[in-house]
Amino acid sequence: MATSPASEGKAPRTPRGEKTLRRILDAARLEFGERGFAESSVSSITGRAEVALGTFYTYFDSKEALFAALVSDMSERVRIAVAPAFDGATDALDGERRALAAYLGFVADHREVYRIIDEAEFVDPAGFRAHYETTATRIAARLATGTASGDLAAIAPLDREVAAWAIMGMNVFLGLRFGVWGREDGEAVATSASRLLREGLGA
Amino acid sequence: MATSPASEGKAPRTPRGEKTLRRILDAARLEFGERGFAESSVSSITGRAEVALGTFYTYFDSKEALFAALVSDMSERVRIAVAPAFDGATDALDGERRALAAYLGFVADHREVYRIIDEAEFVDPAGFRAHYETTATRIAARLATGTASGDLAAIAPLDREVAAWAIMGMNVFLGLRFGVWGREDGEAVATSASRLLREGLGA
DNA sequence: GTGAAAGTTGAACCGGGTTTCAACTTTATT
DNA sequence: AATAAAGTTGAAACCCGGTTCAACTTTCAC
Repeated sequence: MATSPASEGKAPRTPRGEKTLRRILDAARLEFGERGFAESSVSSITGRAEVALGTFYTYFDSKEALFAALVSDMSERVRIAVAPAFDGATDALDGERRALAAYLGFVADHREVYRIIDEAEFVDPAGFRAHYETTATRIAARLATGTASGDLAAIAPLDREVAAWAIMGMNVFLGLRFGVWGREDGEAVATSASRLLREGLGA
Repeated sequence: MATSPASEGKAPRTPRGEKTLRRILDAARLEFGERGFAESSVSSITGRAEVALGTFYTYFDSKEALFAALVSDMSERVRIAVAPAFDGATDALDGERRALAAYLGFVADHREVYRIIDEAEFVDPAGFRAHYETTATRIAARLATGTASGDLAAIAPLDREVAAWAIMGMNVFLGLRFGVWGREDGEAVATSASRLLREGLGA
């Protein structure tokens, strides 16, 4: 199995090849992010990367394979960008608040990543699903920990999964509205969402 | 302005034309829903609709124009499917619960609609944005009413918008997980999400 | 019933984008 | 230094699907 983002059996074997692969990946991220999958041509990507058209096929089997590699990469980037946010959280919900703030900041700085993951629903459905299922699982695990530590009210298994997907959906849409489309203060948005999550909307 | 889904100046003028237009629209909804925009060809759509290829262009300027017409149509369908759910609600949050349950049922029965709206992010960005902004506005208005009637705690304007987008994102992701991908009991999911919304997750 | 308007047809045009490949250059290995 | 392995190149083969259009059929209006 490929530990490199390149297609099966196409991993670079020298530093030179590695650099070229990275150039293609970077160009593709920007190109897909700006123009979307359909509008991005392999030649526009290799053009941006300043490599020849044919070079592309030394590393990837197809345009779709490149996109799929990117999705898995972007999924990882989001995780890595958000993970440190939990440090220093005062309780489980404070951790979620910090995570959301970090996510909003990341999305504002990297709209391409948001778009690529979204477009994966149609270009790389398996990658898309994997991204959200693992993310939801991670959130659910945090909720379980929070319950165990007494930060959160006890919740049944279905409720936990519902809560995890609800939080994830909330975060993604706030990311769209306040990260991709607008640039309002992420901290304020996260604080607001966090209060909702902690206390609910009931009178 | 087109009151018909057809492109500007291409509205059918006879019952026959209306029927043909409807056949194309129905076929397109299914085709786009099953295969996505890129995989659906105009000829696969006209084939399914059992009309000739050329007929398509009597009603639409392009494949994109058809998709855009569909998006606006689907946006309306969702609204219409969910609207009656509010009848008989005991309070504002109970209304949201019923709305979510109705939405989950609708999505389970019409995955195509969900997919088309999602894909609009890339095929018809303006339609996509319009759909979510008007939906968020509608939710925010309900929250305002709920606050006025004492069902909901008082909330600042930013908080209201954040809450609206949070609820919408929650609903959409629960729709994906429990409507498009799985078929768990929508009522149970809605009840669970509703409790979260009312009481929060705090200990 | 008749002429005009509306609607239908599908072959062919057309452009663009993916992918291949054989010649070539650079880097690694001995 | 010599040979092999890895990497690069871009022209061209190949495919495919969107769009056009002129001939034709059906429906409408009077």
